[in-house]
Amino acid sequence: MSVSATVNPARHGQEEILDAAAQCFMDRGYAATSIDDVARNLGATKGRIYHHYRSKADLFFAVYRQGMQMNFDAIAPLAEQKIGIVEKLRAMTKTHTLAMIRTQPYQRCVWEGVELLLRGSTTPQQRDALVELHKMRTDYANIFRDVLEQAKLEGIAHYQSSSITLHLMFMSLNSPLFWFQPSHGVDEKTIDGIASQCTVFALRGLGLKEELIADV
Amino acid sequence: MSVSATVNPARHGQEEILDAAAQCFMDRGYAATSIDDVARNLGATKGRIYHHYRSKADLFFAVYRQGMQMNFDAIAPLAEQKIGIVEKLRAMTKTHTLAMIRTQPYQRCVWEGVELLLRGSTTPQQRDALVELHKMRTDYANIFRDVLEQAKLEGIAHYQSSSITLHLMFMSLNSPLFWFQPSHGVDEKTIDGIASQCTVFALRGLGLKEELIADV
DNA sequence: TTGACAACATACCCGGTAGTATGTTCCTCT
DNA sequence: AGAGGAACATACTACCGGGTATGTTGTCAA
Repeated sequence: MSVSATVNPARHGQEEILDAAAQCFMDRGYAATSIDDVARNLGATKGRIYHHYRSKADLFFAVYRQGMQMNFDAIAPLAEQKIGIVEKLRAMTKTHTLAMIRTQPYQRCVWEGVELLLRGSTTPQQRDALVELHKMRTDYANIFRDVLEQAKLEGIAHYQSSSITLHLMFMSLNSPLFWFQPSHGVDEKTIDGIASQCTVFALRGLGLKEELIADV
Repeated sequence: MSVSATVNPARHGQEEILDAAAQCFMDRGYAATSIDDVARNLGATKGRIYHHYRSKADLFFAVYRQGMQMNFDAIAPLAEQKIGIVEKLRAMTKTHTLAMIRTQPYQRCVWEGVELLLRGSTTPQQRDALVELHKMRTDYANIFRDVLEQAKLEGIAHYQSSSITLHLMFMSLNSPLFWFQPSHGVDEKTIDGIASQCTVFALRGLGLKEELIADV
């Protein structure tokens, strides 16, 4: 009791920091974001952030991890469901895209995290952390890869390279990350419409027949 | 004569700098790239760069502009051709994707330039330059937009929002920018195969019938 | 009551980087 | 020949930002 009572506010404090950090990292990018920026965004000072995270990189990695966790939480229940492969593919792609829109700042950090790994300019320790996080991302992508290959086996999807197609699919589904700017009065209907168009585009790209796409 | 004889080597020097800068900006991103990095990549020092460009931002903008110029040069002849809308769409998308792969470092700078504009963290003068460059990019995109809308009118393409669809199409065609790493022995056949898969994915996404896509 | 610790804020250090000011070399034109 | 300038290199400054060391306040347990 005393534990959860003390841990919960702490958790709340942490998440508040993560939210602010994700927002700043999205707004200016990792390199161009200073810890003071994040602190200002919080109405606090460096002290608060460095009390919870050992370095700027650590903070960034925490945002990355949180973003991936959100994705797993959204997709896992669908992936386990015993339903037709087409329905599963539609549900997963649409859900993923909605998650991208709803947790945009975190997902932008995931994106930049992947890029940070590709460009190798980090310390060995940071690299280790990034590699582990990247494994999370790969595991997540592989959930989709399995479904894709199953769909190909069943003659529903048509493509050459699994890797390239996976990239293409995610690029389409993730694209709102880069051009969608939530204005003040952004209602659920609009968001659903955007996610729908992205999903339709991706499913078509995968070679699904039009009648299998209709109502996403 | 004396003019071209003196200007040409100068131009050569400039392009060498642009190449190195584009490479560095791609490798580490704009903010994380120092002028010294670019100079080291050139086997030179800051002096050489600041002799030709007034600031880091100026250098970056020059790369951006050069990248867009390459795109226009590749697409313009196709856009003016009097051919069927399907053939035009196929030729333009494929050519664009090939350009992305072949001028990758420059195009990554174009991409980051767009992001730099969206996140507003620049001085007013830099912002003016970015806005002008962004107009170049918009003009370029509008060439495709016209073809897209024509294709929709003719019942060849099917989509809701022009803007969103344009984003989706470019995300697919541009995607090699982010996952393609040219290894030492990268032959033309491989590159063409990659561009082909991206183009097919995009054209399908636009709702083109399968028989109109076959041989891209 | 008090002391111990969490959760911050404040003040400071120091390395890296954009930009500048000043050489140095070579080339060209007269 | 030599004067002038283009094309760099060298040396320096000023500042920003990551990280740390230390102070302050509230809270809870004994």
